[in-house]
Amino acid sequence: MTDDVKPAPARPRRLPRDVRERQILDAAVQVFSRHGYHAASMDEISDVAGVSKPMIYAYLGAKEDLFAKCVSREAARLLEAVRMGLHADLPPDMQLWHGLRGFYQFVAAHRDGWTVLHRQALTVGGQFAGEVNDLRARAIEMVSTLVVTTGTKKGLGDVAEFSGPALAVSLVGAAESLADWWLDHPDVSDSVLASWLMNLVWLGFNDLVEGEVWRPQ
Amino acid sequence: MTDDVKPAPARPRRLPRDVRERQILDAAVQVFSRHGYHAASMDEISDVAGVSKPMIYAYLGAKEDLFAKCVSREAARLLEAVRMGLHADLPPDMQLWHGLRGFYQFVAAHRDGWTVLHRQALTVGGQFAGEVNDLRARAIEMVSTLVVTTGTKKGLGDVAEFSGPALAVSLVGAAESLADWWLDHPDVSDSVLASWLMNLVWLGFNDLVEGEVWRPQ
Amino acid sequence: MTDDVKPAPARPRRLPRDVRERQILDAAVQVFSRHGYHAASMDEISDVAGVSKPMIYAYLGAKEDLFAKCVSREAARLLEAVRMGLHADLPPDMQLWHGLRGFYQFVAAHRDGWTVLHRQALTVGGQFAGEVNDLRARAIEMVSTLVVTTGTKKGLGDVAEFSGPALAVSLVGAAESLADWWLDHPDVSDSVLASWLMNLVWLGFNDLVEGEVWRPQ
Amino acid sequence: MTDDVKPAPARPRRLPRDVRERQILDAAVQVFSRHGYHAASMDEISDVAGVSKPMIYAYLGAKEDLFAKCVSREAARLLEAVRMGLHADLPPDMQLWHGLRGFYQFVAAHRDGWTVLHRQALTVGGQFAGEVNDLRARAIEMVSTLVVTTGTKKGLGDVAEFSGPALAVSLVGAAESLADWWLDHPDVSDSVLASWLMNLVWLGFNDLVEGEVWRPQ
DNA sequence: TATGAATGAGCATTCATTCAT
DNA sequence: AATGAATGAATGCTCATTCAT
Repeated sequence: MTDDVKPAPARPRRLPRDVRERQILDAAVQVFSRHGYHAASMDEISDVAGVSKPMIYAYLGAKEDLFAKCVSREAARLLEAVRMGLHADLPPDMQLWHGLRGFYQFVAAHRDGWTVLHRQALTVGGQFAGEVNDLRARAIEMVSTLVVTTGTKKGLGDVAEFSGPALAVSLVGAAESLADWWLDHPDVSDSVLASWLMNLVWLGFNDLVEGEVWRPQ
Repeated sequence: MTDDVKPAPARPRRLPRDVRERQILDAAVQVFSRHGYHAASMDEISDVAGVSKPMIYAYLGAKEDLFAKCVSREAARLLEAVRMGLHADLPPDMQLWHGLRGFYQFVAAHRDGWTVLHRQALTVGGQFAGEVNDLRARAIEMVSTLVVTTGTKKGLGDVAEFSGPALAVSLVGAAESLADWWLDHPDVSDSVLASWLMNLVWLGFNDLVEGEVWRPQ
Repeated sequence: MTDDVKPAPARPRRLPRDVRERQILDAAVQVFSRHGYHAASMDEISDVAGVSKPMIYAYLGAKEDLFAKCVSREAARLLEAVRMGLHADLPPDMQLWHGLRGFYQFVAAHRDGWTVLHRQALTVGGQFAGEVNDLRARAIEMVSTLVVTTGTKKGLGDVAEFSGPALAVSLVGAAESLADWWLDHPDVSDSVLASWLMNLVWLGFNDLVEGEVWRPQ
Repeated sequence: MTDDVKPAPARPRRLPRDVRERQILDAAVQVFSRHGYHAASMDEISDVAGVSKPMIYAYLGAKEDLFAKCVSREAARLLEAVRMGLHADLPPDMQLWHGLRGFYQFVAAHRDGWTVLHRQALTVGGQFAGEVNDLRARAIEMVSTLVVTTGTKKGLGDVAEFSGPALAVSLVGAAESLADWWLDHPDVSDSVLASWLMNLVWLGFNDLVEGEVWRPQ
């Protein structure tokens, strides 16, 4: 019985569960990122994942669950990336600067994940927007805390011309917007991006014109 | 007992074409805003518009065309609102301030339109994102021009710590972000919003802490 | 009151009924011929006719009626064209020959009508096929009569090798087939076509090979 | 009381793909034959096939593809049936006779297929008519070759009174017409039909009247 | 563990037909 | 005599989801 021809095990079958789950999640993030929640089809996801549809249902549940899990995973990654830059023993501006760098590093490393969080999750009603909005709210609050403590220490109030929370919202929006812009201008480093934002927020246009500049550390 | 019950002409049938078109567009913007392009159904749009589906197809074409027309109309409105604030004979900061007020007035008057432009149009591949991105690009360029001319007049270059276009991108992002925040905090006037942004951008956090403030005029 | 500018009466409105009916029928034949009964749309017919849809319904009834009237008109025309060639006082072969010429003259003059009769009417179930089949049956019977009387006069029976009706059916089919072929080879005259068929039927391939030929008169 | 009622496996579910495909094609040919391409509905086809609509789309594609596949299958069958009768080593008349018999055997065995090819495929614009016309053209050319070679061997030219190709066209038309007639007169055998045509074409009406007859072999 | 086979339900789109003017 | 305005009813097609193996 010499016939030991094997059917080419190129793509190994019978993988352990967590490996399969990661494959599927990766594929799902990719497809959701490209088409959005509604236009993405389970068929395409299963194709990209190299797995049959029933497996997706068995491991990760229905489409909604799958999307939720994508959002959660990417949100956790983003949060982790930002957290790594925040050391409580640094001065507020340095915390902000490192946080921004962490954020841009996440965006660079997980474009699809970023798209899912920033573009797709918000357009689907209900819980998904909820999760992302929570994330956003946390980011805003972190910034707000940094900013407001600094401000109040020096006597800054919440007057018509200024609002701490509004500043935080603006900063987060500016950071996001710059992240999108970055996707089309990849030859800028994440620390340069963070510097621009710091200068904008900390010094403002006027001081920049005057020649003042903020620099890390 | 003259029973003067009239056949209730409540909703007049047989309206002229342009009136119907407006009705349909209004309904479409509303529905697209709520559910996004893919999840929106022509059935719901026709219900909301109080018109049968064939009319939609007869007057405004297929779903894609309909969405495109929504986007175009709202984009035109937004552009108009911003333009009304820009008078070439004003100093740059005042132009910016009035432009921002126009923007927030549009957002307040057309929440659904704003959602369609900001959230929904960008998630659908192709031409729609294209149109909105063009709009955004124009806004960014307008801001960029204002900012850069001011800057260069005073000798500001494009250095590592600062970039004119990036500043514009950030400002637009901040303005958008603040617009979203505003939807949940409607008790702030559009001029206050604009003032906050002006102070952030023109003076920066540092100057604000020092007690300096930008005020219109 | 000098303002006698008139709105250019290019296409005269307010035409008498029978003129409108002809316009509509002509358009209908054309459209049915191009697309077939089911794929033809009342919209296109009304466009081609230069008349609004309600007029079609008012003058000629629903789509089915309209198609029926097209079929009837063209069938009558065809019948008339063939009849003009049949003079009872001519010998059978000459009757056949003139009938064939009439048939081809109709086809040449009314391509669309011929298509409707030959191609479209037969694919729609029910009455339409009925009318055309009647027409066909009449043609076949006419031919059959010619042929059979000639045959029986000379003692020809209905044997296994031959059947009068079947011959007629074949001849009609051959004539139709040649009509279709003619549409792509328009540089042949109708009398040549008729001659070919006469030679085929009357003499047969074998005699032709032997050099015998049938000629009119 | 052993109650051996079984769950009735009457119609087995879960069939392999190729079996289902055949079922669907059979149903489609039947339905297209009855109503024509446009009037046939995918719903009815799926009903007749005993299969849900999505299976049709999954296995055979959209309506157009489905129709194309029906046409192709039946065309291939017809071609095969005719080819089986043509042996290059037979004399021309015998080849023709056997080819005709093959043709009529196909018509008898696949009435619906024949209708689809002869009636329905030609009324739908585009590729379908194309395929059937190709088939027809091949048949005509085959006949033409048989006839013309015989003719030229004996000195027959292409004169006004006769044309080889036109004869072929006529013969094919006659054969088709006779096939239709046969559907209403099923008590005639295919060899009798073929004989009639042979006598018509080979000998012609005149010789038949004179008592001459063509017989196979 | 893994999948081919199968479907209910929904959606975009079109069409014949009529009403009000 | 003539039409713009309007719709009920279908039809082609797709998708998320499950079953049987």
